[in-house]
Amino acid sequence: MDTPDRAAAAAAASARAEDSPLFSFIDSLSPIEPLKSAYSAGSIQAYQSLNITSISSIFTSPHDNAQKESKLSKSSFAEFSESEVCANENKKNKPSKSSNAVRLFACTSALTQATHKVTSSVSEGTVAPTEGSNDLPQPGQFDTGSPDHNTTPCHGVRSDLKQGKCRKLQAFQTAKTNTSEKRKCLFSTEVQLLDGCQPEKLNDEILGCEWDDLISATSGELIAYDEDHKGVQLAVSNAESCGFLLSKLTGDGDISDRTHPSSSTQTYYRELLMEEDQPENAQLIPDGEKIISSEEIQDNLYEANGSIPTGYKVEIQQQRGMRRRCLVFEATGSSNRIVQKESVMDLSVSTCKGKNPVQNHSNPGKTPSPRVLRGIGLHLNALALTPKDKMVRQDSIASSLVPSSATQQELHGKLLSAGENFVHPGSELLELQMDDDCSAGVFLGNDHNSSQSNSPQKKRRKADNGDDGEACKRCSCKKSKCLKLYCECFAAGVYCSEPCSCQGCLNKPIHEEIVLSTRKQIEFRNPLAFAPKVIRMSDAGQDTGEDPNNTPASARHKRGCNCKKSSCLKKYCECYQGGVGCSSNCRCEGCKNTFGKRDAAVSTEAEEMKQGGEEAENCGKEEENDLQKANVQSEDHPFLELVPITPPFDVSSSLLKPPNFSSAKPPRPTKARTGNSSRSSSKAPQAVHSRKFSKIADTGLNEEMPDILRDDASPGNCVKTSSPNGKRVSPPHNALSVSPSRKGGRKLILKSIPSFPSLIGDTSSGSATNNSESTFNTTSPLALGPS
DNA sequence: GAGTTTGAAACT
DNA sequence: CAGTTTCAAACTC
Repeated sequence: MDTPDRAAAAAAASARAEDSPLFSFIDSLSPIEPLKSAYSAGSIQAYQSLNITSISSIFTSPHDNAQKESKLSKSSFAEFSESEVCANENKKNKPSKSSNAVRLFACTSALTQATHKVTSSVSEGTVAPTEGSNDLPQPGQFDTGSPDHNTTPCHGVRSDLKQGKCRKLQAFQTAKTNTSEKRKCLFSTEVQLLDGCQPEKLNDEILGCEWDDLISATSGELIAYDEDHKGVQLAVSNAESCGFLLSKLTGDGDISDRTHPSSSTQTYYRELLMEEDQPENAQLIPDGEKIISSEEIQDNLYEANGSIPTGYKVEIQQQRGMRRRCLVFEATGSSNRIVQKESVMDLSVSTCKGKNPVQNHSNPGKTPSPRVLRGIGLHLNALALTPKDKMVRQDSIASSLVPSSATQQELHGKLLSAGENFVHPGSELLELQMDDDCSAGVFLGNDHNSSQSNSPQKKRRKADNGDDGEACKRCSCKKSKCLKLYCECFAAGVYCSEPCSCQGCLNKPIHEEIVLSTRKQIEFRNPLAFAPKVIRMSDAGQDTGEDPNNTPASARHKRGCNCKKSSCLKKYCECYQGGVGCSSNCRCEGCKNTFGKRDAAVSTEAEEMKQGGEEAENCGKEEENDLQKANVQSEDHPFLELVPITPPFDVSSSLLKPPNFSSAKPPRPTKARTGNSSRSSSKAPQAVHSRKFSKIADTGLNEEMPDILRDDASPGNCVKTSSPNGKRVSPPHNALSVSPSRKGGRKLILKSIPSFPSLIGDTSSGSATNNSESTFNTTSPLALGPS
């Protein structure tokens, strides 16, 4: 009897309790919302399950999560966004913990703030993210999760797109619900910021521009950055979840997104905006709100919306703009901001295009660069290897990363957790990412990778050849998980990236801790494990062996090779590979090393060893390696003198100068054998440069160079070299990289790079507690170095 | 592209 | 520390 009454009462009570207000609100909303909420909830769950990172991040910030879930489940994102956005604008600062949605909005707020600030410095962008938007970092992590850096970019894009979709959905729902107020709130922020002038335009333009930027950024810097930071995971997961939902709702395909994200996408979008946008705009907005059209175009690309009413589209676009802004902001604050300004001014898509190029330049074809950057993160060596462009990017990135240590730590924690999660095979996302990462992003990579070569071997060979590859070789590890010296990437202190064909790769930003810990172990076992095997000054002819004169051979193999059958005439021989002559350290049999036979080397080495030892002591352990190398070089000197070094001076000098490398050790000690063994040893790297220069000088090109070199060689160098980063590595690389001939040097240099030192230093100084930091630092230093 | 060779790295 | 195994690059076909 009572039961029915109770049941009814309970039902009523529950209904009331749940949300008299909320419930009514929901009712007011179109039926779709329930779906939406359902999706959101479902998506969240699924997404959590799927995306480890996101989960981790969520967990990291329980508050946020709780908020998110509650908010999401309860109300549409619109509400949430409203409150958040408004609050953000007012407060501007929000805890990094904010939920995904919060983050997204926070991003928008940050963007708006950025617009106010006008300054486009990347640092700001980075800072903002730390406060309110961790979005950037997260995606990166995710991406990192994906073995292939390439994939990461894709992920980033996806996330963005997805987020955009999500927002669209939200907007769409909101529109249906007629929650104009909410919209206003969301947009109001933008409008206020922008001047309230045709927010749509702004959004559109911004979006368009940002989109381009995003794309570029995603392909390049952003993604890398994100990965490095590791914060983004949540955002990504959210984005994906949203995207998933959206895809279901709209039935659109992510494919478009994926396809376009590639470098070409920017242009593609631009074109689309130019052409397609207008017509759509005309429909949507009679006035020349072409900007909107651009968004639509994007929408079309992403979603192929036809389902969404124009009105809705407009709103959606705005929201997208929000996201995009975030992304853009993150990616490149300056460009974005500029774009915004322009857009505010009056901008047409064209303007956006014009500006985008800047970012585009960085990104465009260089999906690989991001990878490099990531790799760099780990080691200075990577930086050294990386081209100048990369260097710069890194710097910017680094700066961005630097901003909030706290956030980094958090990120770290997230990463760690994420990494663990990642390992878990549970989520599809993970698998995909993993695949991408390890296997060269077959999946995502298609777009990004397509441009680049796909076959790892080819890549590797290319790298070997020296063209691009110098910077990084690509491994194809199968069993080592890229956590052993077998892995060239790992040995070089670089994260595995697209070109790698490795399997089960753990040498990724996501697994940064693992990588670092493994490294430490290896270093503990063998302090010189990551030290440059060979100090290479000039690679010139090594492989080619074309010009004996060019043989760089300045450096010698530290450990020495143990060749028996190769007679030190093949790449099997590290000495030969490094383009250096065999030294007394070598235990090779039948040495025929064209760069210098062991017998000859032995005597000199002994001397140099002594000298080197002294210098090493002076300069530091790290330098020891260099010293040895220097010693080796001394032996080589004859060659050097004989052979003019081709590498252009300017280039080398410029390379050397780069901030990161400033102190970098010059890989090759120029020291003349005669001379100052001690000096040479300390400065080996510089010596190398000096050598080349000296050679050049000898040739008559520069007289000054020698002096400079000498100066470099001077103790001052030692001090510099002592610098944790072991810049020495980078400089040489630069020089080397510049010179086409030098192939072998690359790897060697990388290895030699003291990046490890930094790590070691970190570890030593930072102990376990700082592991995350240390890792970060290590990474950051590379990037940070410039800062 | 698959298989072999080679020597370093890792392991015992 | 030496010997053995494992591994991935280098090389060959």
